[in-house]
Amino acid sequence: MRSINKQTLLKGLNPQQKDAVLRTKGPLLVLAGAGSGKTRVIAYKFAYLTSALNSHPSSILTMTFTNKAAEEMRQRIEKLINKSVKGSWIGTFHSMCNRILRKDIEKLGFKREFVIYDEDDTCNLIRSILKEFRIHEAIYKGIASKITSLKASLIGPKKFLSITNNNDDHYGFDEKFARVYVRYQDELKRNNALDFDDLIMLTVKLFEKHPDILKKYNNEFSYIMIDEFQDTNVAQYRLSKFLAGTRKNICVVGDDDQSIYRFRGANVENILSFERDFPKTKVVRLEQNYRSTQNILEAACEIITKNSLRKPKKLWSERGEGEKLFYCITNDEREEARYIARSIRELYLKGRHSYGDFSVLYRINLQSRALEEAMIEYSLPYKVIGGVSFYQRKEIKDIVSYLKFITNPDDSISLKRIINCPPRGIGAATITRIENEARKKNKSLFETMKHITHSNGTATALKKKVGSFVRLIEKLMSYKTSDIRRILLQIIEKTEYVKSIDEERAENLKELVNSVDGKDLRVFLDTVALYSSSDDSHEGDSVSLMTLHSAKGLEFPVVFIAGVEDGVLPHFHAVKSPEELQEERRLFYVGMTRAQDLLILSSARKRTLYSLIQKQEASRFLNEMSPDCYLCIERKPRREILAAPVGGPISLVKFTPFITGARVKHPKWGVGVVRDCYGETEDLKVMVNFSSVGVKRLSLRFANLEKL
DNA sequence: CTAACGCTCAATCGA
DNA sequence: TGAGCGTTAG
Repeated sequence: MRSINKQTLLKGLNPQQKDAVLRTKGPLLVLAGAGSGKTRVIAYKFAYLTSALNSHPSSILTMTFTNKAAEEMRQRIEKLINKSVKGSWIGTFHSMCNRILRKDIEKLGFKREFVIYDEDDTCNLIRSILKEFRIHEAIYKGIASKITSLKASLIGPKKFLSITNNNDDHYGFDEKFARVYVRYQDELKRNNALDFDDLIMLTVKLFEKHPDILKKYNNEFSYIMIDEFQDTNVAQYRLSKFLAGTRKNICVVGDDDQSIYRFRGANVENILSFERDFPKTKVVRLEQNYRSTQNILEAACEIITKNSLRKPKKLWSERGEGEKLFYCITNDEREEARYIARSIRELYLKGRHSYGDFSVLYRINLQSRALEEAMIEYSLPYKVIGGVSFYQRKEIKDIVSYLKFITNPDDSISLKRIINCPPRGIGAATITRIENEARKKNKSLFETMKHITHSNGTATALKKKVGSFVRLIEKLMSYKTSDIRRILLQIIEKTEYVKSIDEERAENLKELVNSVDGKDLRVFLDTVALYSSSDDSHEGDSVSLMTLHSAKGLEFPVVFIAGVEDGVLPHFHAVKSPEELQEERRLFYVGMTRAQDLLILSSARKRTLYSLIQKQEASRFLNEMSPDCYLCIERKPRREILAAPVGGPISLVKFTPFITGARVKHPKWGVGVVRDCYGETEDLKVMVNFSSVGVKRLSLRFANLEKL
């Protein structure tokens, strides 16, 4: 095995990156612009700490936001130090907290077998509470998001009550909400369940109430690193401070311009107040961008500088000027999608790109539909990253709920999900009856059901149905210690679930069974719960379609941003508040800075949104860019192919009359295949491979080419 | 109780 | 556009 020495390790870094890597003692804030190699810094720092300073990998805590980022980080590190870092603390905030809580959560009154509720589960819980309280059920989403933001700010129900009680103005709704919040948290505990935000909040609580446990971790971690620090919320920041301990060997890396998770409680101010909270913080700025051409970078910077409240920075790139941006105005989303698909096909056929080099970014998920259709129409292999994930499918969630329930019989939300799925004659009325009974006796739903099967007072029909369900579950519970594949197969078999679904869904279940690799049920359930759809791999050579949010941290040679329109980007929900508008601008900035070589923006004059055909205006952000940043291509209404210059000459492949790969006929040389098509509109050149004479370059104006 | 039907309503971003 | 709901017949 090759051990790396300090010199070779540092060789691959620029002076600022080197600075950041070498500063191992005390707090460090790395302000890393887009594409400036921040992941690189973290990976190298990890390598430096372990190889040069002989720290043990498990003494370094590295936290990221997504599983994918964590996985990439791990791979980079392993490649650098040439050994496995399995079992070390590299992971997401949520998974690290889960790991901590699994050990000690009993001290907070939860059982160690707690399950993690996803958004679906929490919404179901909230709805059932609202129903019980006779509050209009439709507001459950608002309640959910309010609870999320409170927990993100470390305000649990108790604290919330004390705040609202001291505030005379807030009766009415707030008091009602407080009751719901209290009840919600109470129910979670009864169900032995945690929501996503609890994972963080309760870990903080654990450290607050049990300094001895914190101390244990403080001893364990001699260094902590946090990626995407601009996206931390108050709770995560507090957690970081706890973990930094007294040594304060904490390195946070982030870019305030890329903070795009405000709605999830992210607090850009964390990055701005870090220096205040950690005196003697060393600040390192990474301003050299290694990703994009100057043109792209300048355009992006022009836009982001319109934001106030940001740390000033000047990104620069040694890469050449590169192509200008393209901006294409189309008539509607279908035309836009086809324009994008055609551009991809033509660029691909030129041979310099693989499909994986392209990504199409958009603001809202529903834009993916038109884009997908165009991808199919043009036979382009594509992959939608994010969106409804595999684990959110009904059939998958149902079966996973059986698993969850087997491990944790207190989980009444999962129980309610599976109790009549597949249908076994236990409907809403019966469930309500059992629920009432359970509440009266202060027992769990399942215990109550067991009780019903043994008692005499109940109707025999009901007893029979409930009884056979209880026996089914008990049977399944007996497999608890087998490996998951076996448990899954048993669940599917014993419940006869497949009988109630169609072929496609049955296929998905097969896929679920096949995807299981580990043996441990707990690990499997945690993985599923903490899985996010943007963790999907980009494997295989295909065009990536995803939201701007999912694109963070990624890069592509060619990037399309679709729907650069007011109301879409910025989203109409955001235009009212200046803060949110700034966030939209950052989102646009994040998207633009994903591009390495080519950046193509597009908008539609009209777009069907929520089944309404809306007239759309170009995004206000476009006016913030100087017009010579980009070439504008306008598709005129009612014309087949039209290329009317608005901002300058046009040279994007798409608008050339001859598509690469097309068959053409020349009066003299006969039939040939177009290899390339380039140049300005007034003087387009084509490269054609004729079977008679080989490759010829022709000027379109003079060559009398006929399309075949 | 189930299943099928038609109606209403909501639809940003996501761990 | 579709998910979720109430209504209806079986």
